Amino acid sequence: MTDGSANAADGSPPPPPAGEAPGNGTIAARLTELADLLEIADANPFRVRAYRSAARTFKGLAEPAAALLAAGRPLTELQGVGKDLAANVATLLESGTFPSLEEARDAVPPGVRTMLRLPGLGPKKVGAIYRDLGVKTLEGLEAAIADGSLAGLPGFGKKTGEKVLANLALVREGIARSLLARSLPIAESLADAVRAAPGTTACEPVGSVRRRAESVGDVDLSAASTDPDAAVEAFCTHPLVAETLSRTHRTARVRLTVDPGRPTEAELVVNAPEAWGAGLILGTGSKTHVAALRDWLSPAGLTLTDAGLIRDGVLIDSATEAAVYAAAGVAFVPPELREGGNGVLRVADLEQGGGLPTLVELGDLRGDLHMHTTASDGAGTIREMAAAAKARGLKYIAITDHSQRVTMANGLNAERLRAHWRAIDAANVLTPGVRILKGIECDILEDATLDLPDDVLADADWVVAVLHYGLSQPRDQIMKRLTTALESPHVDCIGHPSGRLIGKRPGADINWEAFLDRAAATGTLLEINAAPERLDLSAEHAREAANRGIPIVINTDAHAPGAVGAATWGVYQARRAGLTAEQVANTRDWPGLKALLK
DNA sequence: GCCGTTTTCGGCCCGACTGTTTTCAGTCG
Repeated sequence: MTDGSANAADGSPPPPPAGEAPGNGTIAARLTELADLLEIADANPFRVRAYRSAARTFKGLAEPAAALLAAGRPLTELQGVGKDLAANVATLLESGTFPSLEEARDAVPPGVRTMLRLPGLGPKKVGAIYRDLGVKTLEGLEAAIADGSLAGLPGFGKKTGEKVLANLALVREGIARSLLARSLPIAESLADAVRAAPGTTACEPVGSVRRRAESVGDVDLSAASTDPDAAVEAFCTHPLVAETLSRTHRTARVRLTVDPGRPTEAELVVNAPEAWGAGLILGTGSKTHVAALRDWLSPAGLTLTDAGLIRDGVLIDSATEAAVYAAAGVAFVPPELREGGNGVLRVADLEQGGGLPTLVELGDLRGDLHMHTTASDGAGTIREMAAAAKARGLKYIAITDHSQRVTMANGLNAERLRAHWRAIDAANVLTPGVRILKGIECDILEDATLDLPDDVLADADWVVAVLHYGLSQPRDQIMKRLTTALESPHVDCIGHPSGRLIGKRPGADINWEAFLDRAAATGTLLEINAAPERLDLSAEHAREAANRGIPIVINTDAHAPGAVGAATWGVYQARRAGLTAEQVANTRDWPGLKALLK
């Protein structure tokens, strides 16, 4: 579900390529950032709410705000956007920021805002930590817990500190790394600049970006060029580069312009075109994978260096990755399977040679079975969502609005849901070419019951059951809740099973062995939720699920027409799990998928 | 800061849970 109070550093869409006006997602992220900063500074709560409300408006806008302005339509037409906000957004579109945001950023140290990522700490508590204790960093917060000063604040106690300490490591990593969805567009933009340099024959993002890891530290690029200096120069003068940290005739390391949630540093290595394949492999990693590959090359007397594949001091063909893998006598390994350390790829997989799976691709998907409309917290109508799906070539969608428990998202009770389904029936007639299924995202309540009665769920085409609340309950209760859902004859799928948010929230304490066994036994499908901050199931759990024969569904959880079918990040996750199209249920047509249900 | 007026201010999405309290503010979704 969306939430206007979400941290702007998380879940916000990728920033636009340099030189383009910020998109609606970026506008929403900036407004939310300002709301957070104002709330920490104890500003008028209704002013805060105004920014959050406007952020929601921009996030759900069908047309880019810049296009509205270009068409001469004032932004004050929009719900919750008055004179001041319209002026701020116009300035943001022109310059990338606006004065009141900069003032608020100056007034609150960056370390203070990062505290919002910690579960249990909201703007009020963070504001108190900053203003009453003068604590500005996570280190300072840790110290304040240790010396008891945090527990001395009104409204704070022992448990607050314990909860902070329990999540500190996760949040630290979340701050040091940025989501793939935030890093990949930046990496591509840098690569485009290098590709345009004279003498460059190829340039690709490498490292964790190319392996499509769920989060990325620094952005790494590899290039091939007959004029390495020109490639390095193009890289260092890119508009996103704030400062060159180091530079040689064929490498450079740079600091990127500051933006919350974005990677901070990038590195380029330029090789000769005849060593391009070797450079790509070394740059892509992972270390574990490269070590495994070297183990296979060394018996043949081959050494993998960034000057190419060498035997007895002589360069062997290493202009392509395929040539290097062929020299090692193993099958080409897709970058997503080179993660190594995560248990997805083992040396044994490499040794099997041609045994690597043909991974699922975005174009294989025929349906999207998790999305919202204006009936709950989505920004599009049923027909708008269906039209968007059709435009992306999908054959079927399930409308899965929230159930009644999710009050803030305007969740549906039985009566409203049945009315919504009648509207879906009507929309189906008006939208040929894409089948709209009557679905629901049904909450699994804290007491291990479902949020809607069986007779209602029985009439749905598709039920995705989820945990939203009480994620920090003890394992026994979490398992009891999941078991209820798995054993319900009406639940087709468990959505975002863990409830984790990458770098922000660990997710529920699940006994995965038992959960996956039960899902397999009951014939319940499991979701890879494609939202960049969720990617839930993880690659490891998706792999384990598929090994048990559980069909995986890749869903977008779209809250606006523009997001329907945008399953890119979920597909990367599935590929890292080694999944084939066969193992992903929504590569089938609807009758084919339906045959997999209980 | 926005909205909608009884046109110049007063009101502004919701409900449950948690941890802190001993009646409730803050957080979460």
